[in-house]
Amino acid sequence: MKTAVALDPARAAGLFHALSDETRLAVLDLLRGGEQCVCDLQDALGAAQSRLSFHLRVLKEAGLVSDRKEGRWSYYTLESDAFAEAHDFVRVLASAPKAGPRTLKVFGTCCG
Amino acid sequence: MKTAVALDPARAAGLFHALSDETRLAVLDLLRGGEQCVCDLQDALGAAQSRLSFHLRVLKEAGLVSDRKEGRWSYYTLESDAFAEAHDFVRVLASAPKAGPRTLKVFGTCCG
DNA sequence: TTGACAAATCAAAAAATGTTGATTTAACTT
DNA sequence: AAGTTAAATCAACATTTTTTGATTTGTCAA
Repeated sequence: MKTAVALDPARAAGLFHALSDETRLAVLDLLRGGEQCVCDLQDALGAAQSRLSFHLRVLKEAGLVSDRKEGRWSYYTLESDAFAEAHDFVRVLASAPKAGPRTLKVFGTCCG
Repeated sequence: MKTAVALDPARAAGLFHALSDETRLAVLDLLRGGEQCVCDLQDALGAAQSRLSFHLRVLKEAGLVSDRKEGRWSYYTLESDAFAEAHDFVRVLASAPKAGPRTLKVFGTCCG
């Protein structure tokens, strides 16, 4: 049985922010095929080195990827835990709130 | 059986962008309890009217919520389809790529 | 060693986002 | 009608992100 996800808004926003850029999504998509070095990603995306480096940093800080150094190369990999987390956040948002079968909600007079 | 999700990067980025702000997440969280008018959300969040309006627009343009007018009030509701979409995007990113049991990937000489 | 390369970091410029307060629109109330 | 209210829109500003090119750091090869 899955543990309920306490929605940490800052974490959720951070995770979604990392996912909210096309270049970063392209990187993640490439990494689905397995670990890649930065230079491979550069070739595949035709992105400037510092630009890619910037996006990799964002992804890494969000925990969506991790890196490994080997000689002069850096290899990046997907971190599936973070995706599970993102997955859960979405699921929670789309689900009815915790309390009971249906919290009685009165929509009578709006506002004051 | 679920249809495979063709990863439309622009759509995915747009969806995640809409989810990448704490105020918007708070709005969505409130809407989990069911339809709410803007003024209720304002009260609940202590956010300025124009600010809330801005965020509601972002959410609406991303398809995450829809609105309904009744008299002078606007009621907003979650649009579960968009959440399903977001859910799928995350799932796809976290999964191995389409081709075969394992696409042969040679990691020999990196770069040129 | 010197030179070349991979990748991170930095600073400046550019672009996109979010905030604020004021104005506008539309719908109700009196 | 005149006044009030809910909410959208707007313009100015502030803040955050992203891009670019240059520099730096570390590693390997000749």
